[in-house]
Amino acid sequence: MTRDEAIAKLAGLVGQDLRPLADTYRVTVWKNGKKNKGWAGDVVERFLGLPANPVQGPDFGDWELKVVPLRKVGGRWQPKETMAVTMIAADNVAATPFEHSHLLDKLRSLVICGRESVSEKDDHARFVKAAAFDLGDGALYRQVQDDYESLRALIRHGGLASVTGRIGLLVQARTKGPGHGSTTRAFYARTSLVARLLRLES
DNA sequence: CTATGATCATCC
DNA sequence: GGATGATCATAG
Repeated sequence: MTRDEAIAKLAGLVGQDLRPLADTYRVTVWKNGKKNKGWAGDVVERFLGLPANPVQGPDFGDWELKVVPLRKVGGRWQPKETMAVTMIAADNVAATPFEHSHLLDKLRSLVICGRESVSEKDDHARFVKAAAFDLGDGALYRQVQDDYESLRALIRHGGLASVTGRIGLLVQARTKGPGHGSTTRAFYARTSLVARLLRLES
């Protein structure tokens, strides 16, 4: 499926509640009182016909699908959270300039979707919008590159453990994983970047 | 166990 | 109230 085809298909999802779709696609939302935090993303993937897979790389060959929670603030939508982009493998990042990084792979061409977030319970979650995004080669590209190279320099000198979530204007590195003392980290897009990806301004 | 999908919970 | 660090379900 091409990116345009996906966007066209997702347009038919706008305004619909994702929650009942979770049941039709048999996506777990709650289990033993715990939430499956990625349920909305899983539902949209199934909707597009993508089976679940944990491969590090673009989901559809040359573009990446993301779903982010949105909140309505003063009549306009805003990202509720930062967005996880991809895992950091310290050795790989240390040896890889931005031009060849997984981070650029994921950001250069993506389909980003917004869904409403009413409460932690997620009784319902309307699909708000889908947008295509290309990083291009302008100021935004350079700022993301700056952030990446800052993190990369830090990893090279102090190791992955020296990285904290404070680094980076648009992209940061934070812990991610199964939890319970995990030390793995991932790149996250800060909310300001998410807003630009989704074109929430204007 | 670690990757995917992400959001939760706590601290400042 | 936002940022930082921790965590959940599932698949391979």
